[in-house]
Amino acid sequence: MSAFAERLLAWFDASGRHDLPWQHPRTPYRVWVAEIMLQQTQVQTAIPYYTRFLDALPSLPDLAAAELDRVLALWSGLGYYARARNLHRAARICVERHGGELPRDIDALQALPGIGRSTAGAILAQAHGLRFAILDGNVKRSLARYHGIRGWPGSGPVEKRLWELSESHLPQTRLADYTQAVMDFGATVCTRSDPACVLCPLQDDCVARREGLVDRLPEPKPGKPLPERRTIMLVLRDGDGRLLLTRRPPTGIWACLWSLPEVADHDQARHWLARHCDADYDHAEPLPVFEHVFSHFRLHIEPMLLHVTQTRTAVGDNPDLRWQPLAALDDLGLPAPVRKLLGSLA
DNA sequence: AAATCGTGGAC
DNA sequence: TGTCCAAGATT
Repeated sequence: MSAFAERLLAWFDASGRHDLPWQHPRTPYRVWVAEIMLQQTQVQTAIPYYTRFLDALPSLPDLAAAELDRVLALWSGLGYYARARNLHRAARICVERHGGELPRDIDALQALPGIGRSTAGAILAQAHGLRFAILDGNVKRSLARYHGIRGWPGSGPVEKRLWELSESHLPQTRLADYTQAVMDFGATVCTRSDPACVLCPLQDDCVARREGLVDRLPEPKPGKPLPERRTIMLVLRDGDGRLLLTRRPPTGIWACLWSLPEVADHDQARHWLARHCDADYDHAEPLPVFEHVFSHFRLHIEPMLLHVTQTRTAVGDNPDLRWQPLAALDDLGLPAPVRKLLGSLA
C-alpha cells in the first residue's frame, strides 16, 4: 500500500469523522443521496436537508414514487436543482430496470443521470467497499499539494493527471474508510486556506510543503467578470393571503421550480396583468430592490406588489399557474430569494 | 472546451 | 466589501 493511503487510514481512525448521518446505516441509497446533495455543497449546509430528505423519502422506491414537486420542495434552498430532478429520474430508472436498487456495476451506475465518474466511485467504495477512486475538490486539492501539481485542477490535462494519481493511491482493503478518509482529510486538514500542515500525517512527503508552495497550490480557476441582469417580479396577492406562482420552464435557471411571474420592464408588466387578471399596475407598490448572485451572473430583482381580486381569470386552466396560500409555501420548490421575499411578507 | 447550473460559508 | 469555491455533472 502507498504511504499516502496507509497514513491517511491511520489518521482517519484517530481523527476522521465517524458520525455523519449517511454513515449510519451506510446503505447504497443513503450514500447516493448524500453524494448528490454534497456536490458543490459543504457538509454543514447539506446535513439539515439530508436528514429532512431521508425522513420524508427513506428508500429508493419511496423516492421513485414521489411527485417531482415534492422532491423539489425538499431540495428548495440547496441550489443546482438539476441534481434533484436527476435523482428523481434515476430512482425511477432503478425501479424499472434494476429491481428497485442502485446497480453495483460502474458503467450502469454512471449511466444514471446525475452520477459521474467521481460520484459513481464514491458510491461503490463507500456502500460496497469496491476499489474505485474519487476526484472531488478535497482530493484535487490534497493531491495537487502532495505531488506539487501545477495548473488549475479543472483543466483537462491536469484533471487527467489527478485521476491517475488518485487511482495510484488506492489501498487493497478498507475502501469505504479510505474514501471517507481522503474527503475528511481535505475538509479538515488540507483545507483551502490556512491548512493544518503541522498536524498533517503526510507532511514529510508533501511536495508543496517541502517547496513552500502550500498557499499557491492548487492554482485558482481563471476568473471572469460577473454579467449583470435585472428582472421585475410580480407579487400578486389576493384577499385570502394567497400568492400567484408560476412554474418555471424545464430548462434554464431554477428549472421546474415555482416562482413569481417575471417581466423585463413596466410595459410588459401591464401587458401581463391585462392578459391574466386585469389588475391596475398604477397601484403597484414597489418593494425594496435586492440582488441575488449566481455562480455565473448577478441578478437585480425589482419586486412589485399588487392586490388582485380577479383570481379565477388569472389561473384559467393553465397548469403552470396557481394561487398558493402563504402558509403552504413549504409544499413547493421555490428559489431561495423568492422564498425569502415571500416569507418576509407575512 | 467552455458554459451552464444555486446557494452560502469563509476570509 | 468582494472574491473564491464547496463530496461535480451535463451539454
